[in-house]
Amino acid sequence: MSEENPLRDQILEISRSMLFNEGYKSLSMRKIAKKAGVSATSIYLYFENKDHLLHTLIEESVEDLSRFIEKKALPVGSCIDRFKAIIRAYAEFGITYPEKYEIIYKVRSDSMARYPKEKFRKARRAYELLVKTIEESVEKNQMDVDDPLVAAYSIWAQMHGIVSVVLNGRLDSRINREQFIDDSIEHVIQGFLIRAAVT
Amino acid sequence: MSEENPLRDQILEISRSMLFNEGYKSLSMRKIAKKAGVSATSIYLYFENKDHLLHTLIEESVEDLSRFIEKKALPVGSCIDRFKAIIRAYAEFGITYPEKYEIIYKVRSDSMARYPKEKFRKARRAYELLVKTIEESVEKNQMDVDDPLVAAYSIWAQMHGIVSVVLNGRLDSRINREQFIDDSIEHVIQGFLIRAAVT
DNA sequence: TTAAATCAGTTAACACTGTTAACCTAAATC
DNA sequence: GATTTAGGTTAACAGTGTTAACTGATTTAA
Repeated sequence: MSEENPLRDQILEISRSMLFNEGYKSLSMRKIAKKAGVSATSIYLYFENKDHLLHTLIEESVEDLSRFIEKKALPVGSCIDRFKAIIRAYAEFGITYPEKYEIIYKVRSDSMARYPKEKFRKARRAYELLVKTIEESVEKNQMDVDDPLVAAYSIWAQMHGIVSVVLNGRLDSRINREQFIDDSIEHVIQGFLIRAAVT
Repeated sequence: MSEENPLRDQILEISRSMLFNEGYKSLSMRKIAKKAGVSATSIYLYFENKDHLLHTLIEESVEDLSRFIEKKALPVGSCIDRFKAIIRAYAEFGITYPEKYEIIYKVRSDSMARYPKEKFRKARRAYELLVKTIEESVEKNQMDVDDPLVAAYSIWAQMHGIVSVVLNGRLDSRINREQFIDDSIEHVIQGFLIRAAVT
């Protein structure tokens, strides 16, 4: 991951912390440079432009998220339990490492529009784990899903919605945070399990 | 809504279209002004600053979304059908009016962090309709929900996740868009309906 | 050993950004 | 007819991303 350069790493770390603490709009190359004790243009020795710097931050966070999910879910034997573990791990990562999670979605880089999928190349591993888990569950008649690919994307989207509402502090003040997360996870899971219709 | 000023309205419209067509980052007061055939500082006669201009755009879009949902769901008699209508209307609005929907979530204004909930004051109507519908369904034993308030928020979050994945073009190329939306809506709904456990 | 090349940074400058202060001018009001 | 107000203007400030040209040290090559 690290290209073996201390200044480059320092720039990334400073950017991460400034993004989280001061927000996206006030992040400037000059401020980063000043904090690193270096001239603004030095950043361009390691990153083509501001966009690429942000993009690097995003990729690192996505990689972290993937690793986190794999660590939590890969060892789980039962496919339904693994399914639940993936979903819970996703939420747990977002809540536990908001400064990393928020970078993935909050940072708006110009290059994003140009190669939007490239961004999630590294999320592929976790995504494919979810697809495979769903396929396995469907085979065992434990899940009610037409297309595992679609289902996996849908779950990912739903979970992102849930986590981001929490992180953005948009939760109704009457609503308890933990209860919201747990309930939501439960409902997302329930939406995919096999069911016997009540008539 | 409109404060009866043609230039003010024109500024809003130009901003909206520039936001959608050229993106958030390239939106500048000077460009807006140039397109309106007026000096940059004239914008400040109608909006305190760039943030307030963006904020106004957001509020208008949120109001539109609320009206859209009410129009589609209010006339529906059966509470379960109304529940489904609200969810479907949300998605339909996002897909049909992406330039309005995206403003709600994509525009990052500095004031957002300061009064994050204020932003959704006007969404309250649609939100409370959802809460009431869920409460009614729970009373009639047609829905499996602990806390309707929490459930409503959860649904809102999940739907946002789904719509934004579609609008951002982050959908896997192998996945059909309409199928994704329909399947996702169905799974979200299923997650809240009453179920008989399969053991 | 010395000359050339590369590395790691610098300064100065350009074209842009949001925003403020001061000014102007035509219309409305007293 | 004088004065206020509405609806703009221009000039300027401080900050932005980025480029080009430069510097000085270190490494490499002859």
